Amino acid sequence: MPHWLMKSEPEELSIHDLQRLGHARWDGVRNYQARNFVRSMAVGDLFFFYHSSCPEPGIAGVGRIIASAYPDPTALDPQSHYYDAKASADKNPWSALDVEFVEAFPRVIALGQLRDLPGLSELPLVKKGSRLSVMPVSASEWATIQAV
DNA sequence: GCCAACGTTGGC
DNA sequence: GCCAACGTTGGC
Repeated sequence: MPHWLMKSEPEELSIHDLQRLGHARWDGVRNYQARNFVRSMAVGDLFFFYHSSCPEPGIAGVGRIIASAYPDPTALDPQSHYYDAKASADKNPWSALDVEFVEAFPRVIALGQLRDLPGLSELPLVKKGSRLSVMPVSASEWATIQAV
């Protein structure tokens, strides 16, 4: 079963928000490479929940996919921060999916810590200049991070 | 707030 | 198709 990592700004949706809600729609992905990964996710896949653009960037917990990709409604909503004027109901290039809470780590695994772990050098997250917000995590990378 | 790195846009 | 300008991401 594939594993993933997805970034979220905790001010928008944190692992603790997801814990409180139980489940949530993961939307607003506006990058084609990230979207393609979203589209290849399947129900049951696990992902690391990464907190970005915050005081303590890092992996904050784990979530699970509970509904595979469907057209992202925020692209069609003029009120949404993620509104895309070029999208229509017929032609919506963006995808969302539904996720559920699995686990919140007792402490965030900081980005600096991740950089120091051997075996993660191929993970886009730790590569200089990478801004990819959704990425695959290999079985060995997953195990390495889970062992922290 | 700064700024490096990247993706997207649009003129040509 | 090239590439400069611009906007965004995201750590620091």
